[in-house]
Amino acid sequence: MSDGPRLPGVEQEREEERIVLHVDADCFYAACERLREPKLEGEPVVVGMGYEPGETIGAVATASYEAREFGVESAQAISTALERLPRRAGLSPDADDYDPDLIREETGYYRPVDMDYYESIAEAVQSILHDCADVVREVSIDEAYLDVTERTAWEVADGFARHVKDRIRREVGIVVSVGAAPTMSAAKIASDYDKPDGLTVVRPDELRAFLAPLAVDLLHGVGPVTARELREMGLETAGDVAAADPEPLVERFGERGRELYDRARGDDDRRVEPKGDPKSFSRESAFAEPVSDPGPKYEQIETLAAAVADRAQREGALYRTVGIKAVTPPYDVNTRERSLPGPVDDPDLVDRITRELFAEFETEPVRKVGVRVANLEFASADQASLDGWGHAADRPRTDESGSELDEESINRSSGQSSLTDFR
DNA sequence: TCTGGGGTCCTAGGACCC
DNA sequence: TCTGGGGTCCTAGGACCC
Repeated sequence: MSDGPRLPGVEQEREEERIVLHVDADCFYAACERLREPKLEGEPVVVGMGYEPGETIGAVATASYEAREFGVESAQAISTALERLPRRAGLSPDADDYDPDLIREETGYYRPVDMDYYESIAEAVQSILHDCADVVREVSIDEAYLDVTERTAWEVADGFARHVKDRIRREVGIVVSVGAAPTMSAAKIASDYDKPDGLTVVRPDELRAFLAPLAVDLLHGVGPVTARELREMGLETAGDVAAADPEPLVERFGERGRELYDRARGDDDRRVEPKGDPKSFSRESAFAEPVSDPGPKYEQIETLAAAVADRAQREGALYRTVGIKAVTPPYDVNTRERSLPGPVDDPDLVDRITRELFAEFETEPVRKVGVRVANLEFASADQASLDGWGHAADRPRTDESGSELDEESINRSSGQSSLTDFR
């Protein structure tokens, strides 16, 4: 690789070129539903979160391409989706929602999210990915980066990517889009480039030219807010950003500005690394409409607190911070959190702290509540338990860690005295 | 776009310490 | 006592991603 002059501090890290694949399943949830219900093939399919069959609440998690034709989009309210694409009427004339007047071609299938099932499909895909690469980073249930530098070469990278795609389709029945590039950020953009069923290879010498014409909001980390501000600065494309003076970007966006500039120029020295331990666990749930009555809100908080504590316990995690979220109309997100002097695994404590934190919103109208634990520590004598080999029994018990916490220090940290009563 | 759920990372101010 | 500078932790909020 390049043997040019090196900055003193940079040492050998002028890394040799990597070959990174980004693999992204197309409409993953909808594809899973088709897997177990083949009649959905070729039909508009909408998978809804917080959605129950027959209801109109919840939001679109995934819409198949056929459904998108009708204007159904991800994150849309189910009620809106239903206006644009009515539910396929009952299959039999005696079904509740049977409507002979609905034209089949203008209706779609609605299904609730079934995470357990999708996980099982994702595992099958992931095992193929691990088979095809030395390092795999799973970003989400349907997306992963692969470092395949040792498995292929640029001259044959498209064949290699094709092989990965074909295996997943043949062995699992899922269609993925693949991008290959010398950096993670470019591979990500490449996989998106010609979805669905895409395959885009960006060789090192093509990188800058590939990025240049892309709209700024295609860059990872640029959402609606940043895109607007960039346009206000006269920067429409990645090429504009790459050619710009980085100083104003850094001034305006801080560290992110520098990153933005680098990514737009194809500079990204992040290596593909396996995902580490999670940083937080949370659960939240929305009410059908804003609730003022304290009863249902506390009830919901209690349920969520128990679920979060249980999750932490199952995953062998201790937490040192407990927090709540209350979304008040029109859509104000309020968060409150409290840190403890030391890590605990104590569902009762989570319950009490969340109630205390929520008291502030007791009588306010609230449309959504959430519970979160953070500052996680994993009982990790064997950090080799990356793959879920951790033994729940080895986890420090509440009693042990709890006994180290004298009440005074808890009260000090919480700024409250009422906690004493609970311990 | 009037709004679901589970995450990550960054920023900024204040407390506190030396 | 009107007052330095640096570091770390905590909390709240915001942008973003899937």
